[in-house]
Amino acid sequence: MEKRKRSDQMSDEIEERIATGIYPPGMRLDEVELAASFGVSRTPIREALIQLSSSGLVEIRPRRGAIVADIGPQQLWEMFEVMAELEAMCGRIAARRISKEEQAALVAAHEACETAREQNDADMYYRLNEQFHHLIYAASHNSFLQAQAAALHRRLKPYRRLQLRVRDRMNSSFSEHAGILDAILSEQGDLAAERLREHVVVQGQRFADLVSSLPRLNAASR
Amino acid sequence: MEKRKRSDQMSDEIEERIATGIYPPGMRLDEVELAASFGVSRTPIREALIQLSSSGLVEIRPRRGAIVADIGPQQLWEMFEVMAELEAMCGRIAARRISKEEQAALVAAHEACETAREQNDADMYYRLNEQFHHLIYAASHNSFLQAQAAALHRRLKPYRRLQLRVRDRMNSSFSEHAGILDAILSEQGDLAAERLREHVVVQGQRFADLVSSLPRLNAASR
DNA sequence: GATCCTGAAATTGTATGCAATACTGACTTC
DNA sequence: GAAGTCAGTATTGCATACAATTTCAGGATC
Repeated sequence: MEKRKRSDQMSDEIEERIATGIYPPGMRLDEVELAASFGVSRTPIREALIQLSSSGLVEIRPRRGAIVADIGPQQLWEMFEVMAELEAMCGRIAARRISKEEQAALVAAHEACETAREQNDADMYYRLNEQFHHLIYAASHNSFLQAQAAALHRRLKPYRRLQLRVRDRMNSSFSEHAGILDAILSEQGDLAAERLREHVVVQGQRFADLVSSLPRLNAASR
Repeated sequence: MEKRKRSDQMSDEIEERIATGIYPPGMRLDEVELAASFGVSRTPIREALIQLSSSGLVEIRPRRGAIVADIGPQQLWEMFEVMAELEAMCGRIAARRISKEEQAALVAAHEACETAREQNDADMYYRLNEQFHHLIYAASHNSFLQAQAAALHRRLKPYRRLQLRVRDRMNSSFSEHAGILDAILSEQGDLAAERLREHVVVQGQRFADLVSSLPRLNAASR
């Protein structure tokens, strides 16, 4: 029945809490406290923290405990720069390799986004936007690239959350999606890449600006 | 004095043994055996395996133990496709941002490669080649990109090892390096990107071919 | 001979105990 | 009053013990 191990469940749960801001960047993650709250021993918690540390969501400072990764605007921008390139790559390849079924799915996802936009439902748009992008990753037919893009996407989630409802972002995002979709469907790989890169860079710029205007939790964590 | 934890040392050591082929792809990694051979308990070994699993070098199948990742030619090619893009990105940005000091270091590394080539020292060339590429990563001045490129480079190490001495590879590699260096120094980012991409893709093609001609250890590991 | 039990042995996953290091805060010294 | 010192406490890192699951050998059945 249940095949996964507890440490993996703990990892997912902690990641979820980081992504949703329950555990905000800079927060200390106490092993005993977490263990108690999840009703398990420290071992699976430790293993989960190690996993999250490898994926970058958590920072483990030897003998000094773990904290939720708190990255500055500089590194955030660097990560978006890479994200933009990965997505551009996905788009360029996807334009060549996408199947009819995947085209249909992508169009459907885009139209679903339109619905969310019309209803001005930011949460829904957020989820559907995610789906749209993941479909492009998958359409690259490079499972490793897909995994890398998805991993970095997840890594950036705690920060995306911050500007879910920036004014008018949905509209501009949606029209950018239209351009991207068009380029992919017409097999213009380089154009799709360029538009995706721009789409992500714009987001990244916004996020980095936002974060730099925010106070950091653990300013003196060295 | 010693600030690192044992599990990190174990991780490094096991990674090294994987990279050098002491633990070949597909090999089973028994926790008690490893613990005994390193003179530690299972705990740090398990933590090390989890880390290596996150970076992809090791595959942990729940309740069924860990094995050295054994990827097929298909995924190997996918990984090189991504590696090519990451390196291209490094090169494109590096051409814009490289400092005078970094230019000098890169030229020096290239010249060192030339020496190794003249002496036909494949091992030395291998190391210096690595250094050359890492200098380009660093010159991108995007520490996250640098880390990602380095991580994937490491991930591919066990396979690079396989064709260290392919006939005449040193010469063609070296002349490709010359073209890359030239493009970077003359600030032609797109050209540098294109040449780096090609440089890596050629390698990837060779590796994938080589691996596909090799017998796999754990062909029936499902 | 192949397939299906079945139970012991082996191996992983989790909990707990102990040792080593880092943190805290009162006290001392200047 | 600020900085340094030195116990005492808290927390992490590692070892060990136990539980849960898988693996595998040896028969039984067809």
